Amino acid sequence: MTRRIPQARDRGIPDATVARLPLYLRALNGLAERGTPTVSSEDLAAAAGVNSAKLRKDLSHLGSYGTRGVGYDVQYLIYQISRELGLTQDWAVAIVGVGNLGRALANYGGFVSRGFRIAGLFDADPQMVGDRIAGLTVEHIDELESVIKKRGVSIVVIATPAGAAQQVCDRVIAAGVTSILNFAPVVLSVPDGVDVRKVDLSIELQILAFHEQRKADGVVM
Amino acid sequence: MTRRIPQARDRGIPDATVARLPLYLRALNGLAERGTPTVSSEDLAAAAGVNSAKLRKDLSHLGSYGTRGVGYDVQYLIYQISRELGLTQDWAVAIVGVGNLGRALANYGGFVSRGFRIAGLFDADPQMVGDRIAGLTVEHIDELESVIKKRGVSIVVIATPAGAAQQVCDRVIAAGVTSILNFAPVVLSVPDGVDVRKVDLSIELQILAFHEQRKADGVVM
DNA sequence: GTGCCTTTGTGAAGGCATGCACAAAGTCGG
DNA sequence: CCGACTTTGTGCATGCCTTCACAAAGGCAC
Repeated sequence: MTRRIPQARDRGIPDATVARLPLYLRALNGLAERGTPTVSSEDLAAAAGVNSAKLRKDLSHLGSYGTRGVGYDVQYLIYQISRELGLTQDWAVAIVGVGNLGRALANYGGFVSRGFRIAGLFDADPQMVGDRIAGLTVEHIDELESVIKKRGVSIVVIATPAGAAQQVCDRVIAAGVTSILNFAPVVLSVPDGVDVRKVDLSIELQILAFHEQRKADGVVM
Repeated sequence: MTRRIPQARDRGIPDATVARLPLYLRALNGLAERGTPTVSSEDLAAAAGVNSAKLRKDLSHLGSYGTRGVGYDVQYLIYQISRELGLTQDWAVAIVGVGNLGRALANYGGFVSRGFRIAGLFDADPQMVGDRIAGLTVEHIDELESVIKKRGVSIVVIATPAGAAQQVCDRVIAAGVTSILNFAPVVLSVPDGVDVRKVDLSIELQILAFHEQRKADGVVM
């Protein structure tokens, strides 16, 4: 039943490379829209905002898909990167917590754009349940486990208040989910084998403030 | 303009460390709320989800604020990290683009919580102008430069559609802003001396999809 | 004051990522 | 068919980050 035998190179893709592949993919899609047939590593790197040697090394982890003297075929590279990232299949995503952020995420076009389909919206507040957002009806958190299993949800976005995040996390893991995108400002503790990615708006601002302060200190006086 | 030369004043705090300081700060605030007077590197590291040696090395970049045999004074360490991050002063933040995401950001409590004050909301759509969000009135994008200067805005959050982001970026930089938090799915090009941090929701999902796919492939069937 | 116990701060080693520089490989005009 | 040119793929050196392991430092009991 194995659809694809994992090659040695599959296991070896560095995290830093994986994190950049979506960037390349976006740049490639821009080129494809303009009808560009091929692109050099130099040009693609510029479009993605990285060093061209880094881009070539990143792509070399996927295979040897370039043509020396010419560059990379845009459509073919889009396909290869999409396949590597798993975007050729359909991913069912559930969003837990439909406050301001959850609603914004549900309406965010970038989610649906490639392979990601929002399969459920949940909230603990009975006032929210039944609301229609982005074409879906908000369901009560009690339905979480049954909906995850019924609709084959494999990725869960947590957009709840901090206090509820760990509990939601535990429940979705118990229901079989192993990929979580966490917007709540807490460190989630999860067992091995579960991937958590965190987006923390206030941390980003604090990092900016540090550099801003340093600029001010260095210039003045 | 040399940004990476360690000096006596600039203690050369590594970027990786800076990125974790807000994490420690959050963990410390949790401890402070529970009245904990001191904490060991072991416990604080566990609360922040990092290795304890890493935490000690991170904190050692700020100075020698621990007491051997005891640990760190929670309140004192909160103060020192806050000061280092520049959170003891008030930062005026403007949000450009009040679509779903911009509105959610404006209402997000985490922004205001520490030193960050939303000083302006902007949109290009005349329909939006005049709306009141989170206690502020949405202003037209034409006012951008004058408001930035008048209210001393030093950090700008870009939450516009992709197509408008670079133009907004250029304008705020021309108005003197050197710190930008970008939510638009584009690579912003900026001159030296300007810091851009990027939050990209769809990229995070794609990274999760990659790992999720690999987990599925790896299972022996 | 003394000795034991805890915990910090850091030297050193190992691993990973980055970017340079170039040989190999392929295209294209004639 | 050939030679000049372009661009990839990668060996290598460098530097940053992480982690281990431990000596030094301080508190505490008596």
